[in-house]
Amino acid sequence: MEPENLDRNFGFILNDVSRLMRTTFDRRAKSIGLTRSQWWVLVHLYRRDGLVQAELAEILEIERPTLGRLLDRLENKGWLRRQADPKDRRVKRVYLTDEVKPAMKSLRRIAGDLRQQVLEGLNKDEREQLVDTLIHMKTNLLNLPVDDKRKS
Amino acid sequence: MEPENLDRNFGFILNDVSRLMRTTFDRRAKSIGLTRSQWWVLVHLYRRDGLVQAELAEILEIERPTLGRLLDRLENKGWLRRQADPKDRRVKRVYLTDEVKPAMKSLRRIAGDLRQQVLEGLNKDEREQLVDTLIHMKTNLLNLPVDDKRKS
DNA sequence: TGGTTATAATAGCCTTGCTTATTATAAGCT
DNA sequence: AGCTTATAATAAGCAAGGCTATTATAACCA
Repeated sequence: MEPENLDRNFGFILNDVSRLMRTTFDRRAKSIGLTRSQWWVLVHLYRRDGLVQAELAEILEIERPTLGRLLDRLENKGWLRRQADPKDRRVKRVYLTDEVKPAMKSLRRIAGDLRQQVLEGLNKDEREQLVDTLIHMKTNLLNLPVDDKRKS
Repeated sequence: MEPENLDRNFGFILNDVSRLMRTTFDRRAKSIGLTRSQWWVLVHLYRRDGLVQAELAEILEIERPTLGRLLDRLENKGWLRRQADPKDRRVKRVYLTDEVKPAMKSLRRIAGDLRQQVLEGLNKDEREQLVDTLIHMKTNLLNLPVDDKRKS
């Protein structure tokens, strides 16, 4: 049994960094009236408008009910609208409204600034290595035996 | 303006890894009746029983109300009890019950297995580098100008 | 001593996750 | 055609974050 190095427990440090990034972003974007998760939805729709909810959830890698509520809030605030698909009446397609474009610019700025500040002091190699390692870890997680993931 | 490299956006990959680790852990620990966050509370109390809630929240780096509710659930399930401090009647100290020790063993096993699976394929250098980089990022985040953090 | 300020815990509200279950509709098969 | 199976969206419930406000009690100071 290893000596349980609490201070270098990568799982929790990772969790801390993730949480701090989210909360910092959300605080900075608060005046615009969007959270980071909501912004991330808009980013994807911005590239590909009119997606079906299920496709969008798949792309975002979140569960459909989670996306559903995100869209509820975004729709309430007027950032998008849901429109029934005439060909398949189970489906709703999601379209951005015109308010989105100007807001995107500010949000991209916020995201860029934060990225820069978080990575401050890390050189190019270290940044590349970080992303490579994270992707490696994510792949490991997604390839865990089925029992552990309940999807697929 | 950079080309917004969605696929290598470290912020969201980090978020994904963090989320996957949490959900995988929680799924594996479900039969014991504890979540990862709850386990993390117990880990710290295990090393230092009888902490005051505010101290514990500080150590865990979560807000006091967040900890409060975590403790509610843990107390309801019998993993700990809160006891008033006779010297300072504002304070409640938190003590683990006897059920905790046996459960800790299983949970440490779950944590160890997961750690091993997530880091599979990364050599010692890469692992060290990962932790160093994460600590660096966390430090950057904690040192952001006061406006961004609202604490301290 | 008495009034102000600080601190501990908690209630209440919001967001975002996951799960499970339900409803409506399509698709596929016999 | 009719039955079964699959899929899209959503409701409902739980957990864990944050933030703000409230209450009780200490601590401080004049």
